[in-house]
Amino acid sequence: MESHLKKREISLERELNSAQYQAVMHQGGPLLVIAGAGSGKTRTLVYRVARLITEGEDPSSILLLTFTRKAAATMLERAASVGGRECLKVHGGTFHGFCHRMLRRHAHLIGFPAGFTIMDQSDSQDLIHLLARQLEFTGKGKKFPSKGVLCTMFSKAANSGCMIDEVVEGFYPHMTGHIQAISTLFQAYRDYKKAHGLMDYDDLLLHWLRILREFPEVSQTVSNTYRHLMIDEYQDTNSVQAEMVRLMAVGRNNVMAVGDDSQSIYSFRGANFKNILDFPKMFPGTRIIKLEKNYRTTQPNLDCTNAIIANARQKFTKHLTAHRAGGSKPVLFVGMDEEEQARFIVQSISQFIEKGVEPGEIAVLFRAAFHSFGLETHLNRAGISFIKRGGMRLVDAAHIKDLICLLRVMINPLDRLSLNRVLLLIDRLGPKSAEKVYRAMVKAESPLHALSDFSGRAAYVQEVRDLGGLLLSLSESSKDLGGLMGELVKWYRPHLESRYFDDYPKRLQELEQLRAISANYSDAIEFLSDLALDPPEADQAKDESGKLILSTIHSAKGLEWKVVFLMGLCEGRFPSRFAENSPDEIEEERRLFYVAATRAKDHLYLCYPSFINVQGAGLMPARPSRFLDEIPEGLIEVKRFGDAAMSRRTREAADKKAASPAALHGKHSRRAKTAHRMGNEFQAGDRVRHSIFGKGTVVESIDKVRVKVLFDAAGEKTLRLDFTSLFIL
DNA sequence: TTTGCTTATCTTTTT
DNA sequence: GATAAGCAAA
Repeated sequence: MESHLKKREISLERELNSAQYQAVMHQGGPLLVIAGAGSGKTRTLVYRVARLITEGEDPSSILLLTFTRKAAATMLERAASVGGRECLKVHGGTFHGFCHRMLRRHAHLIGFPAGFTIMDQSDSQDLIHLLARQLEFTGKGKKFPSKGVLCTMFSKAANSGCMIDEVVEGFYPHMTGHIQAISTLFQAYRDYKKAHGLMDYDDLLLHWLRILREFPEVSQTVSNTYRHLMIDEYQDTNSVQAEMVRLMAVGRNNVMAVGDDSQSIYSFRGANFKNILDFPKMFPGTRIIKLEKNYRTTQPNLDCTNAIIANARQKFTKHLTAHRAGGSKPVLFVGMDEEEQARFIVQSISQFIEKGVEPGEIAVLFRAAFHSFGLETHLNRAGISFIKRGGMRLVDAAHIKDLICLLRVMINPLDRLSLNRVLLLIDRLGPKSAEKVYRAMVKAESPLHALSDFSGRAAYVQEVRDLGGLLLSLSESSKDLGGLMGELVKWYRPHLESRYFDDYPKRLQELEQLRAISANYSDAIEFLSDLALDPPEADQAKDESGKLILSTIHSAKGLEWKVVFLMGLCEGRFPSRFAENSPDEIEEERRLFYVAATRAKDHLYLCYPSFINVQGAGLMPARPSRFLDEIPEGLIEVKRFGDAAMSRRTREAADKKAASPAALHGKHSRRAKTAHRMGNEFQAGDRVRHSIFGKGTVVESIDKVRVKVLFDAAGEKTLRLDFTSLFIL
């Protein structure tokens, strides 16, 4: 170990450029490293850690923090690979994870039990929903914001330190009429959490901040324990995190922050890249170092990504130059539709693999998780296995939540939300009866006994008693967590089978997976916390290494691959149509595009489908993303499948259709639905008309939803009647 | 009081 | 096409 680090020390100067070297050798005090994409940000951070350890610093006095789980894992991994085993003793991870660990120890200071429960976002939403209902804010005719919107509002208020009415006025001006009700609900939500020992994601940060503020001895201890504080992806922090950093560095100001304002993509949850600007103000005497050399990619790719970010309205000026020579231009693939886009990507991936590129060195990135659904089926068909990151989490699935709520009720029978969910599983037991059961439990000395002795004449009573009996016996048994979960699954199974009769075997398998994970824990509360903070991936059982990666751009932050495909680069998808009305959000989408494009080391493919399937409206023409238009001609090479004439024609159709969007909504989708309800009544030889492809003749009716049609102008296409409309002439 | 049927609304990114 | 809310029937 000793020699490993010694060797490192000698070669530091050779392995790093002068800016990186200065940062690594920085002797303490506040340091801000502003760095472009691929400039070796994390590398610099990690080498500094290694250097400190070489010089005899205790690894456990170093705290490394960042925002996302993936970035945190990569950061710690790389630290270990550079600095050797000693670096594994470095403390760190996500801000949320760190706050959780601190709070477990100190929550009692602010009146929380050490075994407080962490709520994930859907828990928060459920609670808000329940309270809104109780306060009768929801109801017919009242255009009250949905629970999701409320949750975002509350989070924004918590993160920014603003009053809730300021948030509503500033971001949801159309809801100002409800401002009174929203404030009342916000207060009710906070009171409920306080009364029941619950913390949502924002509370983890806020409560820890409060402790740091109100108990100077705690912040003193923390700053004595962690003498070196380093934060990666500083542009993703919000004002709460910035303040937390300040308080944890108290007296020593030994903070290193690394970030890139051009890669700020989390402002939707309160992150503010101006934090970087304010860092020198917060820590007077900050030394600022810029890293402007790009090591990741080649000059042609860099020319393209520089052009993308050049249009950003606000940014620190950085002039990134490539360290690597050679390379080819990024390729723009213009596909007919998403099907063709998928075929192109699968084909290209196969070619790269044949040429000897490891599948794990290839990634496909997209704006939103559902954009890749089509590609996933194509990959499965081609026999290419992949790992998908981002999007729907396993713990969000209904059956998993059912089981989690069962466990929660066992630990805390008066957990009203979980109890409610569990009771509603029982046949002929609705909200009213659930309320009755809950009231009986609250009144009783022992809630679980009240449950197992519940009396009444209704049909559901016996099942309620059975559940109570089971929970009672389990809470007294000496079974380990895995065993307990097994028993819970046994109780849940009949409900699972009747509710999800079509796919319960798959769900049962996932429940077993969850049970297996739980078996690694001795403490149910720890297990539940981890599920909220570090949920297992849906296909965790599979071997992760060496596989093709499909990922949302957000989850790809900080990572790099030899070959990167960006798909769905059309208006409405990317930029997302939700961002269309806000210049600030368009700016964020642009930065997101920049982050995506800068993940490529060697080959970058930009894919644009001329037609996309839009839910409810069927196949729709799509214009290329405005970000593609912004890239100067000559910086990218354009490629098409099939004949160019066809593509041009569909392009024209797309432009024409896009000019009159009103015509696309309404009628067509209604007719499509009618066709779907009637089933597939098309027969070979039928003359039909399609809103986009024009007139054609039915070749074959494949099954209930698919028809193969030979269009006079557009050629043969297979259409899904549930996605598109087709009229018989 | 529960359940089944109809209608209206919305569809992102992460901790 | 999913989901939540509203309404009427069991």
